[in-house]
Amino acid sequence: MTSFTEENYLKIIYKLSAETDNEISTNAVAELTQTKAASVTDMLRKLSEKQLVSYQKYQGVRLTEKGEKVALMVIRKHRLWEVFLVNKLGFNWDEVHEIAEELEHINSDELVQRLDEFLGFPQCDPHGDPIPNRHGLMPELGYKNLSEITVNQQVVMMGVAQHSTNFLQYLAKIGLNLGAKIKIIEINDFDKSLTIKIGVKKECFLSNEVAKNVLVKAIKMD
Amino acid sequence: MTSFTEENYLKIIYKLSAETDNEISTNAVAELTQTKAASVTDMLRKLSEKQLVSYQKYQGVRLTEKGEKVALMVIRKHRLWEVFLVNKLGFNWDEVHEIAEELEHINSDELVQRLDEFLGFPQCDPHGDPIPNRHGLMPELGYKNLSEITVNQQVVMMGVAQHSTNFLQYLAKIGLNLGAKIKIIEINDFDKSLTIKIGVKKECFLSNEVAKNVLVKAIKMD
DNA sequence: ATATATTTTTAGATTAGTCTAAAATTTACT
DNA sequence: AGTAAATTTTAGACTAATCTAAAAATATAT
Ligand SMILES: [Mn+2]
Ligand SMILES: [Mn+2]
Ligand SMILES: [Mn+2]
Ligand SMILES: [Mn+2]
Repeated sequence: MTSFTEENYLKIIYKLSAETDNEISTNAVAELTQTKAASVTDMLRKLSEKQLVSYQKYQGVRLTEKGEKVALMVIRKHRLWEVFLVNKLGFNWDEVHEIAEELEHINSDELVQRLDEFLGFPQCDPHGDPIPNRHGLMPELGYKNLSEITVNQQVVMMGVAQHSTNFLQYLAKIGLNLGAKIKIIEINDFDKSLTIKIGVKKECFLSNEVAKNVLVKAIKMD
Repeated sequence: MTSFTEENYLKIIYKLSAETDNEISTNAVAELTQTKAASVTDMLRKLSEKQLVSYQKYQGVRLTEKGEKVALMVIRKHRLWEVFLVNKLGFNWDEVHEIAEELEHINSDELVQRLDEFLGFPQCDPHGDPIPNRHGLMPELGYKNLSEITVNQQVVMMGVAQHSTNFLQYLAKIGLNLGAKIKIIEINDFDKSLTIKIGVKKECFLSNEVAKNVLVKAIKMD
């Protein structure tokens, strides 16, 4: 069995692994777990003994297949609970992360399976993140960052690549909600900032920093 | 803040207190927490420092008002989650206790409030146990034990006073489900065992031990 | 009332997870 | 290559929750 704490470490190593092909450093893990490097070293040795990570001292860490499976199941639970909180209990999408952070450690395969069914087998969570299926397979949603879209293309907002309350509330303020239709009016060459049109009414200015964190889907022109 | 473990101790002391007006013994707590008396002593000193119980060594323990409030909120969460698992996810009533045992420690007033609303503010859980309201008030449901009912009285099964899987499956086997109409045909003077009629069809024999753990409501004759 | 049995507490140890400070290793920079 | 800086690991300590074994207190039974 994996403890609450071990699961959080595995999840964080998984997230860091998505951004690179290299081994993950002790310090990177320490930053996300909000602990000190010394604590991380202890835990990595422990996870290594349990065959959940491959780790040699001073050489960084990598998930084993077994460890990745555990991480994916925790992420699956996290995202399913987020869907529950937003779709069934009416929470706002910027209020659910902390609660899901606790719920993700509840231990019952039967529960997860039934919850998934109750929610209608959703493909992604309220932030647009894909939900691994019961086998740990992450669905390919094919979303792009708004920063990769070219001028005049029409897209629909599908999610975010960052979950901070700050960011989510900023999006709410400028009226950029899930499902919003977006058209790129102009791209500023110098700083890659954008002028976009949201729906039919609003024009709006976006920094590249924001655009990189907005996930969109191209509208099919058929 | 109260930890997972502290909450379990408080809940157990609450349950034991319901059966007596006296102080609760260290051993009684140890039995239900599945720990040793020495561990209980340590925890009681700690809970006492936090003003959650009143405790003097060798004299047993009692919840303070503050401790009772915490216990009631844990019980509230436990029972609400049980309702969710049965009514929304389709679990059987004998499958939900262990899962609720974990869910009851999730920490968010907002979550509990919204869950309560989502479930339609239920008065009792799938076992017929009353659900404390947000102020910690336990609704008076006025259910009686089947063992207290007199011959020829008509009653409806509303719950159970015991949650063991064994017991619940036995009830299922003899067809004694929530909402079943029961009529007492005969009471055996010697061992207080009962012959009852369930619904219109079945006659059935019940030991006093079973009858004591079946909760019923008298049918209004109007 | 005294001796015996039971219950409860203390003393000392263990495990998981964390910390600080110091030592070891790796990386980066002349 | 040689030194300085940064990273990582070890050593030793702490807290929460638990245990066993021994001591202390309470309850029970002659
Ligand atoms: Mn977590
Ligand atoms: Mn999410
Ligand atoms: Mn519990
Ligand atoms: Mn119950």
